[in-house]
Order: sequence, then structure tokens, then C-alpha cells
Amino acid sequence: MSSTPRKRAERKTPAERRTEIATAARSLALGEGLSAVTLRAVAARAGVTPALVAHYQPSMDALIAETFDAIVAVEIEEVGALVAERRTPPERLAILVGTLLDGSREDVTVVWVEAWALGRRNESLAASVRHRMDAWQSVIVGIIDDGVETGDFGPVDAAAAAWQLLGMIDGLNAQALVRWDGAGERDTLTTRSVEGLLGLRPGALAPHVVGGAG
Amino acid sequence: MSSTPRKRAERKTPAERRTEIATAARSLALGEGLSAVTLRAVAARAGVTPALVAHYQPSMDALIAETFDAIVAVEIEEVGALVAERRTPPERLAILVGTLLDGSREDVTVVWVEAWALGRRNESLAASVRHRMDAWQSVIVGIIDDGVETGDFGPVDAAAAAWQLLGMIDGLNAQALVRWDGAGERDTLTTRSVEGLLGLRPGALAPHVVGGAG
DNA sequence: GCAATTGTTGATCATTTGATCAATACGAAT
DNA sequence: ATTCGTATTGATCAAATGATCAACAATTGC
Repeated sequence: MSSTPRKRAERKTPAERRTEIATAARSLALGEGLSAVTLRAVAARAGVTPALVAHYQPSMDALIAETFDAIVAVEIEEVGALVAERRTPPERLAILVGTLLDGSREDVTVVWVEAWALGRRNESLAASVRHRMDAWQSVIVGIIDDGVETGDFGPVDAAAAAWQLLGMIDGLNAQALVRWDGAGERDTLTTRSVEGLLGLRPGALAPHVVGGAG
Repeated sequence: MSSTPRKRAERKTPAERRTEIATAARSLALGEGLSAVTLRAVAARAGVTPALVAHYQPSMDALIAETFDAIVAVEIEEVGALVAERRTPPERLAILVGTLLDGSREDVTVVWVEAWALGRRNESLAASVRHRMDAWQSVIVGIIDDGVETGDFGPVDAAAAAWQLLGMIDGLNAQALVRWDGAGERDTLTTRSVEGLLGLRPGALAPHVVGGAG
């Protein structure tokens, strides 16, 4: 009547098993946070023994880093695809900000926040965090560069502005993790801030194009 | 050759001891992060037994929450005092942003980030975090309200704008925790963003008044 | 079929953590 | 000086974590 009567796990290809464990770790991280990605928890979710999880990873630090990396990679890919659907830089920026601030990614935000904290004691994780932050920044730089070229945006330092915007988004999302009331005006106010950041006149960004229902 | 030969700790007033333990916890948190505030670590730093630390606190969760609370209270007080030295709302806002982004408070930033993460499993801490975030927001609201009244700022929703600004600052600081290169343009770009946020024209905020050396 | 390879497990360690409790000893009150 | 309250301690628990390793068993290759 206690734990599930575990029969021996089917013998699988290393690649398969590796994937299963990675998947288990990811789902755990998204559901309970990165700090829940523990040897035994991952093993339980994957339906195998803790020893097996350890067998496939040099250390838990590495598995945690890998898990963070995978989750954020998907995030970037998804949002990147959404951005690519838009044609003009202002539209792209608006959809990016709107999507990242729509509050539908709390699970990923938790992973980010925990990664910042855990990264201070997990060098592999810290490296992944830096890597993925660079990746995010690159996406934004691409948009801003385009906009500067087309004249949609003012002549700003794209790299610096991208870091700035990324920081804003991260901070607002982290804040939303704690402050229930929530999204509210975040999108609107962020848009105004970005207008200031990029040297646009008020209202230049994010007209009806974005949330357009109909 | 190993650990210090501990003689029995002097018997002190509960108030004194309580203060000592709180101080030890605070210095630990600022030096090593909130997650380093552990029963034994605090005891060691305070020069007492783990049992004594436990004796003065209902639980470690409570001590951690209290420690966070104390650290942030000081932060708010210090910056608040700095702000109060300035007379006009734009100056006040500029000094606030400039101070919080000058990179000289990494230790406190670590505490914030860890609090966001740990707060998900420590209800007392989560409550303190909400409380102190509200306090910070109030400070900013005060400045913005004044500015709106004097006409220095546009007719914005002070509460929402304050949350927005707070989120920006938190995010940029958290980012600086990971990204070595550092401060750079953060202050400048944030100022521009805030101008957009508050409906000012570019350059209206943060003239020479702020970093004015001389 | 048989042996070799290796995926998989159970058992077990060493650490670290928060917490409890009877016993000790210091300081104040009488 | 003796008593009493309590600050302080040492010992000890229980739980959780990462990690290791000899043994077992399924798949593969011959």
C-alpha cells in the first residue's frame, strides 16, 4: 500500500534512456522548479532507479544545467518562431514583448529565477545561463538592428538596448511570480518604456497590430 | 589544528543574544547568500551552538525570512534617505535609479534573487518578500505622485508605473549578477526607458544633476 | 547455443540539513 | 549562601541528498 510495486525497468538503448531521463528532468523542472530536479525525484518520474540516473550523468549539477538549457532552448525557439511570423521590426518587437509578458510562461520564469540563484553554486549551470542569456540577447539584437536599418528605430546601440530590454522583461516576470494581481498594464507600460529606449515617439510601437482580435 | 577550541559562550540577555544571532545571519546572507543561512553556519558565525540558534527561532524558515526582511529594510532606508536629499521629483527618481543600478549592491541583489527562488518553498519568506516589494513600490509611488502633481511627469498611473520601474531595476540587477561585463550603459538606458514610461521627452530626466562631480 | 557486453539494480556511504531534549551552569532574587 | 529560572550545551534523530559498486540480467555477436 505504499509505493508502486516497481518491476525491473525495460532494458533500453542508451540514447532512449538518456532521452527519457532528460524528459523526466524537464517536466519536473517545469512543474516543481529546478530545485526539485533531484537524483531520486528524476529517477522516480522516469521510472528507474536513482543509480541509473547517476549512471547517465557525471553529476547532478550537470543534469540540472542540461535541463535548464533544454527548457530555455525550447522557449527561445518558440518565441523566435512567433517573431519570425511578423514582418516589420516594430511588429516583431511588439510580439516578442507581448508574448514574454503575457503571463503564460510562469513555469519557465521559475526556472530562470532558480537558475540565477543556483548558478552561484553550480558552475555548469552558470555557464548555461550565460549562454542562453546571450542567445536571447542575440534574438533581440537582430530585431533592433533591423529596425535601426529601416529607420523604424532611432540610432541606438542595439547590443546595449537588447540587454536593457531583456533585463526589463526578466525583472517583470520575476516580479509577477510573487505579485499575484499580475499582468495588468505590464505590456502597455513596457511598450512605452521601449519607445523611450529606442527613441520613438509615444504610441509609435505596438498599435492595434499586436493583440488585434479580429 | 582543526576547529576553534570553543569555550562555553558567555551567558547573555535574550535580547542581546537574539541580536547577535540576527546579525550573524545577516552578515552570512550578505556574504554568501540567503541559502547559506543555515542552522550550523549561523551558529558558527555567532559563536554559539546550533541548538541555541534553534532555541531563539521557531524554525529556520522564520530566521531566513527575518534575515531577508532586515537586509531589505536597511536597503530601503538607505536609498530612501538618499532620495530625500533631493528636492525635485526628477532628481529624486534619477538618484534612485542611479543608486540602485550602480552595481555597488550585488550582495543585496543576491539576497533578492534567492528570496524569489526560496520563497516558493518558504511561506514566511514569501510573505516578507511581498511586504518589502510593496514597501519599495511605495517609495517609488511617492516620487511619481509628486512628479505628476508638479507637472514634471505626465499623467501616468503611479502605482503601475512604479511596479514597472521596480521590475526593470530588479531585472537589470539580477542580470548583472550573471553578466560580468557589467553596468555600462544601464543607467543611461534605464533613464531613457523611464522617460518613455513617464511620458517625458528624451533627456528630460537625469541631466547633469545626478552624477555631478563638483 | 554460448559468451561478452553493458544496461540496470539494491544496498550502502558520507554529508548536510533542521530539530529535539535532558543535562549543565550561570545570574539574579531572596 | 541558597534557591530558582533559564541561557546554553552535547548528544542524538530523522530526513534528504549525491554518489559508488558489486551483482544481476537482457541484448548482441559469434
